[in-house]
Amino acid sequence: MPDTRKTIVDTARALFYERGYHATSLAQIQKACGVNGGSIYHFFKSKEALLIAVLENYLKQLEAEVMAPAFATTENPRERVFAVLDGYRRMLVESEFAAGCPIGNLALELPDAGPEVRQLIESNFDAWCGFIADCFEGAHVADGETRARLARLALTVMEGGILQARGRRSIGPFDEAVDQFRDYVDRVLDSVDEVDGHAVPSG
Amino acid sequence: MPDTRKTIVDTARALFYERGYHATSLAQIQKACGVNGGSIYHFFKSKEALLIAVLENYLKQLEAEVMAPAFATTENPRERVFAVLDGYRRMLVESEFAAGCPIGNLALELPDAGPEVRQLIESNFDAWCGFIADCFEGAHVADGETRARLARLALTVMEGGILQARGRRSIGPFDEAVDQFRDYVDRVLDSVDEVDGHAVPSG
DNA sequence: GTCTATATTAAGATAGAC
DNA sequence: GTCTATCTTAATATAGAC
Repeated sequence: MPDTRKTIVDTARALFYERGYHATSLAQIQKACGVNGGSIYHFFKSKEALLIAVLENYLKQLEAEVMAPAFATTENPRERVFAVLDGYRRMLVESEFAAGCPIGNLALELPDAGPEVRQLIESNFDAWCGFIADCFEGAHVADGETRARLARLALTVMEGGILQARGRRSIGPFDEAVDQFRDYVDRVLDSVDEVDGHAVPSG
Repeated sequence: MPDTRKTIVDTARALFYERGYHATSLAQIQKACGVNGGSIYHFFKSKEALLIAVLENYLKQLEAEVMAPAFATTENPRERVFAVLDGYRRMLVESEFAAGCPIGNLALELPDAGPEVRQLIESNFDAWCGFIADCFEGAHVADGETRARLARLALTVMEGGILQARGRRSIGPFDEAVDQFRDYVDRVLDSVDEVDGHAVPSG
């Protein structure tokens, strides 16, 4: 039994990812699916409804598709963070800088999206940061706020690195950004007070 | 003498900035300009040609519009970097997160743009980083590579912070990212070997 | 549930009068 | 150099046969 709905969501996901939301037409999605008619409207009432399904799919698949493969490469919690970042690096390189972070792309491309879309973008960011923060917990960062801040910085650096890499069509800026993040993590965690586990910096 | 060409470029610049390139039609630009006909084609042979003019305008105006106002707020070279970042913060807040970094938006939205567009995006990034690197020179960072790396990190953090702020419709992530960058700059510059001016970290 | 056909709207782009 | 009018294409979306 071919699950057409799933095929449509997967195809739309891939095309939105590589070309952007506005630049992808429903006709292109249909063609890539093999379905020839206005069949998308049997499952989704609008292009935005399809986008919402795609964002729900990202959220649901985040652990299995992004985190689990990265975590499988190392047991070291701190290194798991960098393994996740390396996954995005690989996608950048393999796609020749077409594919960066799907959620980041949409966050910038759809500044006036509806509330459902915005909420799902935020939920995807939150979930991503949650997994990364858990890695820092495994790395014995006792303070929850410090873990959360480092996780959000990981996202900041990743998105900024991807943006520059895509703008320059070079992986250099991404690698440099990750190196700088690693340097910062080392400095912060080295300055953690071992007694109560609180980081020294205030900011 | 009304300079229609300039009006068109300025208007297109503003609309591309707030709505994105694909989401802005030439009809909208014409309407916002007050010019009613297909007059844009008298000056530009295509929408992409207009985009190129906009990117050239950004490059030309970078110093006057972005750097000079920020630099006017303080003589302290290190603080000038943060004054520049604060300028983007203001635009984010005043536009209610519609307007982030115009170049960053285009870098993500136009992954398969023509060579002229890509080159101009890169030139804008380079020019921006050049001004910021010069600030670090004024802050007595003797090593040119360290200055360049910090400048690119400033861009990374700014773009990543803007992206999250827009995704979440909150200035919090941007402020946090700037705080973390300040913390990193403090740590790096404090660890600089005062004798030869080389930073300690390898990365 | 999938197809063909089409409605509707809007996009980028052009022609030609003035 | 600016206008009206229009061409062409392609977008989202719908209707209705099968």
